Amino acid sequence: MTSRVRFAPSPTGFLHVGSARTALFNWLHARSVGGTFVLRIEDTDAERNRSDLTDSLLAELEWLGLDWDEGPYFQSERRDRHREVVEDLLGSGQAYLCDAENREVDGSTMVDGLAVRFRMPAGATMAFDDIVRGEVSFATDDLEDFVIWRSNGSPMFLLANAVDDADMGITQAIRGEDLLSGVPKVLLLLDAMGAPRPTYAHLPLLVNEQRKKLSKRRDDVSIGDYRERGYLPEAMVNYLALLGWGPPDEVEIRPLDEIVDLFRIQDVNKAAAFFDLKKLEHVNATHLRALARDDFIDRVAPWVGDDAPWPPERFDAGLFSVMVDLAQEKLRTLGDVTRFVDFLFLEDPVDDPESWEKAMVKAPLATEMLDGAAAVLADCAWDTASVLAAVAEVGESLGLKLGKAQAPVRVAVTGRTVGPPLFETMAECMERAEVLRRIARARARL
RNA sequence: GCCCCCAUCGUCCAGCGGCCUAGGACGCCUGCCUUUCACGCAGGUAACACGGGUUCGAAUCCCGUUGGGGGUACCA
Repeated sequence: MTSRVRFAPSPTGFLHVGSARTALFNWLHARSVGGTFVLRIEDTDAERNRSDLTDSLLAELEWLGLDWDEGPYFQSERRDRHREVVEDLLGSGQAYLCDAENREVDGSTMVDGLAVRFRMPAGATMAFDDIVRGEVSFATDDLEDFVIWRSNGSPMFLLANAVDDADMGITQAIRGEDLLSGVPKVLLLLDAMGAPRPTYAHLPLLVNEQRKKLSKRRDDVSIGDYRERGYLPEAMVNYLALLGWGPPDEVEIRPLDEIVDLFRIQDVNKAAAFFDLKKLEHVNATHLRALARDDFIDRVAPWVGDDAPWPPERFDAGLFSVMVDLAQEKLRTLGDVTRFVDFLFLEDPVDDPESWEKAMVKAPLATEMLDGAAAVLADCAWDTASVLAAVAEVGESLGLKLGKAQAPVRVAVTGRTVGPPLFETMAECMERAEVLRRIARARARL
């Protein structure tokens, strides 16, 4: 039998990294076994049934490259079918009507204003074989009757979920561990409907440093936010694949198609995984460096465009292209590009307080260094070698090695201790007068 | 409270009874390179939660303890 999996998010207006990981694992499984990846939007809730909430969800999935074969189906459009199943359950006595105080009300047909509750059988054990967790079982005696149809005339999640999985022929339900305890109820529903059970695979949760499930209140969980900060989709998806799974050859950073070849759902492990931003940055930086030069230029374009922190008219594509290779080598995210080159396009460099403290306040001889540099740079030849020699000479006369000597000049000119090679940048990208002006400006602040 | 799940370096992953004096990656530290940072290279730091079994032999199997997490809605 060919495998059919689904990603069934509830639309909240954005794609959560935990959801993205679930979508990815479903997609990986489908692609690796040649199955079908179905997308279904679980919007039984009236508040969630809004197209603007699903649009961004779909856009982020596309950005990640997780294409679906069927759907999106909308649960809200299947209400009649859900109602039909509830009617059947009510008719067969497996469910009953109940009022707002949870009191059972006689009747075997649905009544407006009354909810429908599923009758929990006594003394039964609901057991199933989870692909990642193995045998899991629940005693029905620990469970209570549960609402499957709201008094406002809408189906509850568990009911809609069970009916849709059955109707859509889902063979594997791959999802987060937070849904594990809902399984016995879904199984009961499926059994009552006479529908086959899918096999389940409950993925370990993604947690924060407190080892709590990632939450949108506390944690940075929006895929869109990562996209906006300049993470590449291939890096995002690569990193996510590493949470709960690892390639057999221990090569962690690699293209998605290789992961598809290596991925096996039964290899997923059970323990919760910490979403480690440091590692994500490393994965991203590695993918960034691997990009072809032109591709890199295309990808950073949005960050140096209209939203950049400098006046658009001051941007100089020619100057920027001189910096491109250096930037690609050093950036961890695309968004870091502005900090790397902003001094070229801003009237005055941003004055990074930490850099100022380190290179100007705490460093000895900073004023002497600036004065000396101002003097020699005023009339040396304006090329890299000459500029370097000039600054080095001033440093030597003060007993400073080049590394120390260039620091105050770097901060005066670029605003930061970190940046591109200084002398090349000054000689090739900046006017002598501007360099001198910035040194004087810094000197005045000391 | 009750139910369920989980437990190898700080973190992620490998290990599925002997190859383990436990491997890789991120992080951190040291050195080299060096015009800062980064990259690269060479090293280093650091873990099988605890207690019982089973077995000739356990990180690997079983039980318990402890710790952590999830669930427990007319949310999904």
